[in-house]
Amino acid sequence: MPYRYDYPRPALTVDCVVFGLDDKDLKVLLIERTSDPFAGRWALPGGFVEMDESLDAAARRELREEAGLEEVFLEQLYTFGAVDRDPRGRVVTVAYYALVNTVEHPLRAASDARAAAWFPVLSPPALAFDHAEILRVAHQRLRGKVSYQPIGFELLPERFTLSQLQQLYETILERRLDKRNFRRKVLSLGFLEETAHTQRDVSHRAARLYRFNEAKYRRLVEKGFLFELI
Amino acid sequence: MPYRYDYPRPALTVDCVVFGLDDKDLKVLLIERTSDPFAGRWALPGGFVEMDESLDAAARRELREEAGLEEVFLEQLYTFGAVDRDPRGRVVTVAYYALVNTVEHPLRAASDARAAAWFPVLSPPALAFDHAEILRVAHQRLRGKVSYQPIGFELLPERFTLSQLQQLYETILERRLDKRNFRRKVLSLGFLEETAHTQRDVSHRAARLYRFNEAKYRRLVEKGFLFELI
DNA sequence: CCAAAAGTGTTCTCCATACACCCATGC
DNA sequence: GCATGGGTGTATGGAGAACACTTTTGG
Repeated sequence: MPYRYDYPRPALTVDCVVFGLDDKDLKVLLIERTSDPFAGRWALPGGFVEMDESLDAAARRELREEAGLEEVFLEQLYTFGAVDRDPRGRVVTVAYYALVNTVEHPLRAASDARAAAWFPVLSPPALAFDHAEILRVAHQRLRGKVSYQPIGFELLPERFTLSQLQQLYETILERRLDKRNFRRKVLSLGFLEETAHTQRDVSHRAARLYRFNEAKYRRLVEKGFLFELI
Repeated sequence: MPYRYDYPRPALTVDCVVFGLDDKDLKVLLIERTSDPFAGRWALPGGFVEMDESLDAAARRELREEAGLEEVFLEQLYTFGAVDRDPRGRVVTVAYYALVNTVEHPLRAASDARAAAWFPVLSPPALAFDHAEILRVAHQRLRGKVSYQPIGFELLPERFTLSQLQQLYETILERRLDKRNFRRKVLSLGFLEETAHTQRDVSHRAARLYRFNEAKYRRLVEKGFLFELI
């Protein structure tokens, strides 16, 4: 391939679809745009890739700068490069999706005071650019991936009840699951561990709290164990 | 996000991992580099994204220009953006993978007479840049995807025997499959159709030829049918 | 004592797996 | 007639799905 430092280059950005769980709804984090194009509309957090940072680093930096989020689950989603996706010129964006548990990672206002807020994934406001399409692809990926990789735990606090976990799957997969079958299945996988704790301050029998044991999971994967949950 | 047309931008390329089936081996298409860096080494076909073409279009153009391949199965794989992946400067590449059946899509020499050739995926030569890593990720994606999406057919001629199909799966998954179970399963899925033809010029009983019926497959998918093969 | 969610077993059906022999064809 | 792959059926075990009641706790 010829090498052409003098040729025009597309601009390169990253955009992040941040999923969070709020009560029983799956939410996405959006930032309000303050300037044109699409001033006043909501958009995915994101921005330009610097010359000396990797794509992953750029995505993490944007999450930190725009929402105060650090050390969250983050994975590359897809790269969107339609010629006309930005009215100002050629901009290619590498989209990521992130999973955060909203309890242990509360939002911090963006440094430049732009609004950041959670919106229902199933009924988001009108979005800037092609961000509705990016959100759609991210949601589809999450639904597809949650059944065969233990990423759902990223949306929950460190300790959670089996009912919380079941509700999470019911929300993401958009269907009801059988309580007994769900518990038997998820416990049989062997990477959840009971903690000594139970729920507090609930006006009914307190449920046992469980924890995802990443080390156990890794060991199972290394042994060739492929799990499928639901 | 601020908009900065005057800031330095990474260069943007596409690279294609082209898989083909040759006898019973899975092969990858490589191009010999003629200039530095990595002159003389083999590399994935690829090149710069033009300002007025989408990423998919750039990948298809490179396949056409560098190998004479048209109308093949092509899907985006992952975007590689490590800061030091190209010794000449910052270059981000959007990797694609393609599946071609080498019978109906013979290679054509690249327009600029650079060598193009097929190499075993399991024992490729030393590759330029981070292309070994890209190949690894593509191979992993192919292995993972072939069991739950009917993409394997792209590697076969339009009409194929069930034994050819089984060999393909055995090659990609790197394990032996039971003939009776494989045939029962794949036929039960309902998107293969018998043709009136059989094999020719074989010194044993001629096998029936089948064809993948994409329309049938689409109808099944729309009905919510999720297939899993093996 | 009442409301609310936690927790728990069994049955049935279906699908994946394991397995071996006869058939058609070319040479 | 022999070598080569083509083509076929059955039995078994395990996992997913359906299904309802008792227990614990707070108010």
